[in-house]
Amino acid sequence: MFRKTPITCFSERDRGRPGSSKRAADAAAKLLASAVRAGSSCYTYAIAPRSITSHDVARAAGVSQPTVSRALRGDPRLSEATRKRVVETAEALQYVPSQRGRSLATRSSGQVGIVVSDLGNPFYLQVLDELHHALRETHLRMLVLTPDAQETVPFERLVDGSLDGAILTTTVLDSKLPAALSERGFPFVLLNREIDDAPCDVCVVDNHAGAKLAARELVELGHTRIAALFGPSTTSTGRDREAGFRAGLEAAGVPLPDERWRRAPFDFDAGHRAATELLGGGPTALFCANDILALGAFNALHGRGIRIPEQVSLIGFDDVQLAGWDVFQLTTISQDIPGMVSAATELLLTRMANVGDPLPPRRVVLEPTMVHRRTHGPPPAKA
Amino acid sequence: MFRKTPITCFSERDRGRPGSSKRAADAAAKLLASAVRAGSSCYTYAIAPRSITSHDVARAAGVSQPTVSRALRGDPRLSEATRKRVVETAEALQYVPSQRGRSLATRSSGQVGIVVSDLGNPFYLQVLDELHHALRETHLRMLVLTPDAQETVPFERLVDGSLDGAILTTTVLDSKLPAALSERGFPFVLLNREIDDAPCDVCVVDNHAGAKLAARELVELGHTRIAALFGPSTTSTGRDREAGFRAGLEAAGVPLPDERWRRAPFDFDAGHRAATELLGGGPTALFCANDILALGAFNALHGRGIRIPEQVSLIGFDDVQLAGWDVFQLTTISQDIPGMVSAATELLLTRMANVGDPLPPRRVVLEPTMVHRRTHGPPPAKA
DNA sequence: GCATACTGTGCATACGTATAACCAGGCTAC
DNA sequence: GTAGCCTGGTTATACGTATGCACAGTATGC
Repeated sequence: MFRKTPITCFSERDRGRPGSSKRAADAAAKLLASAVRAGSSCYTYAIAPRSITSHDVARAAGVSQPTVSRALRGDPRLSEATRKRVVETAEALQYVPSQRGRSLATRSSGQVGIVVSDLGNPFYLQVLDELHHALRETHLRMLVLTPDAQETVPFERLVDGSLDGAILTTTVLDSKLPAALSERGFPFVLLNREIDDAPCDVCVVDNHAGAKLAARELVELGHTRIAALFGPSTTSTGRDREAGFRAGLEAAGVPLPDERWRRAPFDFDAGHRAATELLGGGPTALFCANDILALGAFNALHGRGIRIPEQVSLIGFDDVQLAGWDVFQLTTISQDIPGMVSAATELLLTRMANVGDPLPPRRVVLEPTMVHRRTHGPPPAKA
Repeated sequence: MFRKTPITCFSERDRGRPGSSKRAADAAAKLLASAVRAGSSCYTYAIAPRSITSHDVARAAGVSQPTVSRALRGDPRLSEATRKRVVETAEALQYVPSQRGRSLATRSSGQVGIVVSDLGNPFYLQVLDELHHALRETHLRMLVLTPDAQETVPFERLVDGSLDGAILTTTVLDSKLPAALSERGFPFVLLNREIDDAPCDVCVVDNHAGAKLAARELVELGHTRIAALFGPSTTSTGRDREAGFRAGLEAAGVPLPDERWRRAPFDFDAGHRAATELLGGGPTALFCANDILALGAFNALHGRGIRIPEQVSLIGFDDVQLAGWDVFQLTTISQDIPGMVSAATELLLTRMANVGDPLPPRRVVLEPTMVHRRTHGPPPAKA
């Protein structure tokens, strides 16, 4: 698809080497300047219009290339006069330092990756948004990485040098990625989901405790016919929330027979479908392992004319923004998303700042809280 | 609040450069940490541990470095035996080619940027998701760029060589960015929003026509007291949808007095607030310039116990996924998001493949369609 | 048997920036 | 006056990959 072109289209550019003709260089620079200005393409076989480099600025300002670099990076050893002259020249030429060259020289790219497999879940959108805010002050850019056709995030894409670090959000329990990254010394943090025996930094909410909160709330309200829609057992969130909810019911002696629970992928349609099925068990309450499942369920119940919470109580997990909308007012277990992201960011930055040093793994576990809204209440009297 | 569980660490790999003192590394790390914290722009990186390079592979396989490069890139001129040996050696060493080195040599990064200022709008989430799918086959990566504290996307971030091209989604009408990018010959496409006299590729929906559809529908249903919540006049979507809607009303002779229209930013809260205000005018129908505004309005009306569409009809614009949920069933003007994104992607890829060539600007305009759901109907009889 | 073509590989170098090392010149200290 | 020290730069080089080109070795043609 892309045209392959010899890259030596400008091999004759002899930028100020000793013995080279200064006049030729000047002519080339002038030619280039006008070409760039006009947006014309006088180099018909160039893959890209040659851009202004620090060498061009150096020549125009009458200094050496390293001086340009130092001036623009604020090296205090330069005289004010030189710095000013260089900066002005750079602006006049509309010079923008090449991130490519800088990356190679500094061995860092100024980019961090965030691995998300499920862009359809508003939870991760909020994570992206928060992360973006957290990174704003650090001059780091955010590269969103999503799995390829094989549903995996290629190891190579993370460690090929285009990233200084990464946040992994949708890791599955049996993923080999964290181990491989650790072994290579690549800075990363697991966010939201974790894996067992992870030799790496982790930032999660206490999913077990959170789900237990939900179970206790429903039991205390007097529900005995409780249904549950759990997430995939291949994820820590799915597994731990299920375990916590079951533990909460068990502690109260409330059963969870097979016809009253399901496991489903964490998405709207799955919640919609599974909720419809679970209604067969005649539950008075439904716990969903995350908000997007709960919203799917909410819509399914709404579509069937079932009133919430009068006929069925509904509790979710995550507290995405949607949960607080008037039409939903979803009772849910709240994760402090901004806090989680900022903790993860701090973990990541620390690890990036200590690349190569054997820092012990850190594990941050946030406490979830229950947000009482309007989708839960006592079971209907007749039940 | 934070429970920290130290787990044993096993990062004993000290393949630092020989003789380089650990103290120096510590100092660098500390410097970085404070620099990152302070947001300083000078010396903000740590030296990463040296990784395996093509030179290492070459030495191990008994060939030259260029041969490694050719072997791994599938150059047909190499003998099969050599190719196989190099590939096996590379795998054994867990070699991953450096994207940094490759970028510099090829003058391309394999990354495209998508500029989004409003990650809170599900519309752009869908755009991101679609774009990711569209890029999946191209081996291009997606870099999400959001405005900085000054609410602008720095020109430098786009043209510093870390991107091969970009898609601009939230461009404002008076933005100087497109002109600057065009002048520099940087490949990019405007998506969703455009600017006047743009000397660049554009992919938009016919906003004027779409809004006119909505106006006509309401008029034909018999509404005469129609309210409208428009978007910012600094955006083409805001301006054109407003003009289209006004034109539609005017054609039918239906007035739009000042107390029945507002302009608001394209977000949920603004829709929520403005809808409440507009109710004062006693409208029987409300048009919102996008779905997120409409959903804000929907929730506001729902919160005040106003029935939709029995008391007030509601029409949005965009047709985000949420609009189709059971609880909303929002009547809206549909943009074909996948089609739009794939058209934009095609425009961008074409331009990237012809960098430096003076291709004429192309403009793709998609036709919007009206999606009849359940938030609109005839005005209440008593009105 | 010699010119020619072809095949496979190495060599040299380019990409653009950052930084270590060095150096000229003016100044101070004694 | 000379050793030492700042000041303000320069030169040389590294970062890792891709590719033009040279070249050795082999096959081909006549």
